[in-house]
Amino acid sequence: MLKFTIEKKLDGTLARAGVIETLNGSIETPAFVTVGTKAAVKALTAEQVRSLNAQVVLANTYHLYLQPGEDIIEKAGGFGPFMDWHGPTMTDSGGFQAFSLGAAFGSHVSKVTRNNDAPLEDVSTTKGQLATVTDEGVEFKSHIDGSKHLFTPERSMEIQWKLGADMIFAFDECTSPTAPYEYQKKSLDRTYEWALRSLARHEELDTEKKQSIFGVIQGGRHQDLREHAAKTLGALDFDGFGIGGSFTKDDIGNAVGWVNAILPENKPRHLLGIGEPMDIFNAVEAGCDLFDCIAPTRMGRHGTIHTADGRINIKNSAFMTDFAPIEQDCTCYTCTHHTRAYIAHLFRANESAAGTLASIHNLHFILRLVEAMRASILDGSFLEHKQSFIARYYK
RNA sequence: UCCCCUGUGGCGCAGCGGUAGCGCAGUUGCCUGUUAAGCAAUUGGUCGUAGGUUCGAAUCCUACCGGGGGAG
Repeated sequence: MLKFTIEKKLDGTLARAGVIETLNGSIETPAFVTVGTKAAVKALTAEQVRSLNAQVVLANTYHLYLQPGEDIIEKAGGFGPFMDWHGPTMTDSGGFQAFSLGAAFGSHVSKVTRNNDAPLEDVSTTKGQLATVTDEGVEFKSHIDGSKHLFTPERSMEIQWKLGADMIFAFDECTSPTAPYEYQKKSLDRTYEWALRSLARHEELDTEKKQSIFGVIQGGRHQDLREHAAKTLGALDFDGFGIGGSFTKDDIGNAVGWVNAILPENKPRHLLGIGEPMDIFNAVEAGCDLFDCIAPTRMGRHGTIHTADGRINIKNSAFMTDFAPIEQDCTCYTCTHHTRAYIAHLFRANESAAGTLASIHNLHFILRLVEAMRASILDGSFLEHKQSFIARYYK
């Protein structure tokens, strides 16, 4: 059950502001989705996530299936109540793990490539990866104990049904940016078949239509594949769409634009796993409504912190004697209570509060940034806002 | 007083005849649907001091200095 209302469209772009209504509350879009992979936002309590005015939390099917198992989550009433999060929720399908535990495992390949000249050879056949993909599904070796598990589209739907999120994703294959065109094409057909199977199984499970299901658009960085996926999946009875897979850093906006120009306008579009300021601006401009990303929390735990003047590494020696807040005018808990020197000390002393305080600030930064994008769509100043933010952040 | 062990970059250690490495710390960078409080790169020493043996010594010998232990 999901209702999506567009409040305002920005002339000359695909950007729009709207509201998604779920059984657990509404989401004002564009919105950043906070990631709580294992029914926990790393380093934070649910109360802290609430304090940040996060609107929606996303957990992962693969992780919760392995631990503690979907039956326990179901008994808890879903992963939201289990972790004391009572707002809107989403689960990812486990499809990303086909990539992260497959082709990308043990390598330095990430879903966003730096430039167009990146090597295109398939590097997926090396180094003991934990996932292999077939037409049937994805076979995983648990990263926890090495045991074998098969995920099919049907299985993913069954698990996600028990995890109980408001919005779920069809099972897809996230391809590597290093995969050749031919592989991307073949994979895209498979992801389409999996979308049909996901839809069919979900329909059987969710007879009262409590849960919304999003289809996932793949196609790598190839315009023809992206457009083909948008046409074919866009014609199916999904409640919304995820845009997944690999991109070129310079071209996320374009790739997303190809897709969003085709997808039905009245359904929400979620850009999967993207969370850097520039990327979000480009994606919003190109018509995306939702974004989830681990970047704010992971980078925070690793000492990289967002400021309006760009990223800083709080572990740098210069901050040891800097008794100003991370950002003078920031209203987050971290900035209103602590100095750069203190946070730098916590990192050096290996105190877990370091990751907590840094995560709070980074999440606050990104959540407020996307809120500001929404406000600027509503008042028509989006492009100017984007321009001035980027000029300062990336100077 | 005698005997034994020991002295290598900030700390903890390896090397035991052919011109020094490792871990941690330090410094810096990376991180985009979390295998990630992670990963990568990198700055520091001439091997307690002074002699000697040797073509060549951190590595062998002697003395001294510092640390630890034992016997009286």
